Amino acid sequence: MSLRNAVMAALLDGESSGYDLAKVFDASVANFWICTPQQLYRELDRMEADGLISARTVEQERRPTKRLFALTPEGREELTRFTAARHKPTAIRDELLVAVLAADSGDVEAVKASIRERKQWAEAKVERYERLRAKLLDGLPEEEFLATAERVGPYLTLLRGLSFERDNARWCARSLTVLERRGARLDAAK
Amino acid sequence: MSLRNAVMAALLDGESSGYDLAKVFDASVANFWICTPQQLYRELDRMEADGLISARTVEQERRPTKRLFALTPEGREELTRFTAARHKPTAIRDELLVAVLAADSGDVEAVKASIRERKQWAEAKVERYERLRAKLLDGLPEEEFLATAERVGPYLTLLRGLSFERDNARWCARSLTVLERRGARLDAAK
DNA sequence: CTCACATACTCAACTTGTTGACTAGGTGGA
DNA sequence: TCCACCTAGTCAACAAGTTGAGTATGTGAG
Repeated sequence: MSLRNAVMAALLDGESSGYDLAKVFDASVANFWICTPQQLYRELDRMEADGLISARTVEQERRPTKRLFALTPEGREELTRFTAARHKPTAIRDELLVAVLAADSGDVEAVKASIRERKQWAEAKVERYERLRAKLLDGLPEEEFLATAERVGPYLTLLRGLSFERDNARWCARSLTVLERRGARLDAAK
Repeated sequence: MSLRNAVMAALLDGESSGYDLAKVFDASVANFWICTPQQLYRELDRMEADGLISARTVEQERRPTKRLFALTPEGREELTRFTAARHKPTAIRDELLVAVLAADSGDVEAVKASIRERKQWAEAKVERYERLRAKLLDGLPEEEFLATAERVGPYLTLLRGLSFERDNARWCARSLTVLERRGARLDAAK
């Protein structure tokens, strides 16, 4: 049920098409939630059926017709109810960690390569999030932004995504060092 | 398909019953993967059908009969193949973050309460992981352990879980400060 | 003596998330 | 002119995760 709420949270900024939502998700909500366009469209249909959002069809010139979705009062209520609910903690659920767990009796070189790849990916994400952060702050010092902005939710969740990826990159670096040192030791023992 | 591989990684330490695996999962793999017993038993059945693990029934006195599962050579191969594969990055996927994203137009007090609760939970996890870490190290300095231990996978994944929860707690603290300061400002404006 | 908790599972229904393919027109560059 | 990419979706099949309930016995605390 969380995708629903993530979509509604995204619609707080105003009406949007499914296609645009997919991009917004990719660009901002993706810090902590990801979904495919297919999932999004399916969910949007259901949400409309449940009266949480309303859709209007907009014909465009030179572009396919699109449907714009907006939060209904019921949707807004539902979202508020959701914010008031208790939320279960989650785990990381990362395949790479499963691979590292099994690395000792698996293909260590391949695991190291995966970690290196992930490290680069995480660092790229960090840079992207930093740019997004600068854009959100719009030149203001953080404290001033936080005191005056209409919404701080997007900023706070961005911070979480940012520190998550920083942490990922750090852990990757540390794990690589450990695995490389062991590799050297094992080679020396041969 | 990752649950399969997480189970196989857990079976690297030797034969185990479904019930025990559930506990092992809860205690160590849970740093980065969680699953319910039902999911586990279902997966074990499938894995046995696929020849990745073998089961033997053990009758016990004063206790229900149990089935012990062990990795087969095919399972070991499959696990090695998995470690050699590429792994997609994941996002956090945390309901609490969805709630924070929507907090500005939701029930801010309730969200703050949720963050406080989560902070405590994360801190408790950190303590638990620290204890687990001390147990794994068994009195050795980290570098010595890493150089001599048979497996470092469990230690490295534990580190990831540990820093994830530390990060969670830090973020919770920061978010609370921000939301409380805003609350004060908005009250003053009334 | 009862009640909670531990062991050791099983079944079923349901919701979410993933994967791959498909439609159909418009835009921009070599 | 062709090819790639952008807009704006849709459909179907399947895999994975969640929820709730049920079975049956044994142990230890109050």
